[in-house]
Amino acid sequence: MKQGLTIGDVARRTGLSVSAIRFYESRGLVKPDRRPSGQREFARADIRRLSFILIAQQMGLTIEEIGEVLADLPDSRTPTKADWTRISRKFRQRLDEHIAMVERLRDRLDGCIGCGCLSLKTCKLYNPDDRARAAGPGPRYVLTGKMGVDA
Amino acid sequence: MKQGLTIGDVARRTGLSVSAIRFYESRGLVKPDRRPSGQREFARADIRRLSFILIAQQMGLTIEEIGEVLADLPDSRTPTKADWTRISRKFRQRLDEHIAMVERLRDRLDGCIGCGCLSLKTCKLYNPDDRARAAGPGPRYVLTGKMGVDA
DNA sequence: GTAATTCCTCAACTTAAGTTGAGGTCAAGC
DNA sequence: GCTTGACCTCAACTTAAGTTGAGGAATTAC
Repeated sequence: MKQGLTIGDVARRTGLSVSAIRFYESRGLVKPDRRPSGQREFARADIRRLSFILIAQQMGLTIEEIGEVLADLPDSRTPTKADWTRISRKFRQRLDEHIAMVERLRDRLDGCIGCGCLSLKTCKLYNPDDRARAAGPGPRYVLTGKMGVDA
Repeated sequence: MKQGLTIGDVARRTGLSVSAIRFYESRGLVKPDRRPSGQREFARADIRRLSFILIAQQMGLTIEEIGEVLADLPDSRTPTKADWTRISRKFRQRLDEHIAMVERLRDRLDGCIGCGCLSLKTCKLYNPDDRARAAGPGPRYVLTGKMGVDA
């Protein structure tokens, strides 16, 4: 029979919402076939592709970046062990850099706890080399991860 | 003379844009006086308040959370050394939690490098207890900090 | 054979943290 | 005395990663 999966099947198997899968298609991350009626028909390998998206998102990649990584796997083929290793190393590096950045921040904070200075000229916290400061509109990302302050 | 600062003065001294300062006012983070003409008149202490916002943002707090923290400093008074210490400890804790989360992620990734499994049932990366999965629209935050993949 | 699902497209909405611009007033310099 | 430049308000736009809903077709279930 090998009849390919409907978008609902894939949603159920990946835990993604149907609308998210359609959105990923619109961004070129998956390219399902179409039945004559127009309904999407996914291959088994697409489940992995979509699961990969979930993992990559945890690593902090944007959809666009994930698209580039997936495009890097020569055309739409399922990732092999070697591909995965290569990509994992890149992820590892990202995570390491991110951890290093946050640790620098923490160290600066430690050097400051209780000093009460808040002096614009001297406080290290005002001169962050890691500041996101991406100009322009839209939300700013620095740390994030919603940990709750219970102020 | 003690004539209070204009919004332009404050912008120059903090490095913030004028529009950002107005935005913070709209969110209740600063409450400048007004001259009869309607122009804002900031106090010297507002520079610290605004600089504090910059620091808190680096720690990953949202504007709303920063508002809560600032409100916690009994009414609009300039933070004392003790306040700053208390807040610093909270920040410290956030950073530690965040680092721990990212390290857990890295460890899971390390346990996986090169395994090529991508098997939905067994791969630890599919079962992340730290997943943001905040349902609803709007951007998702997990790691972020724009480190560049140069895919 | 019809009712209930599931699927389709496309447009509009959501959040966050601001920016940009229109249309108008105020202050400073010379 | 008037022309810049700084300031005011308010509405609309921006990005990211989707969600929600309208309006309509196809499948499945009974």
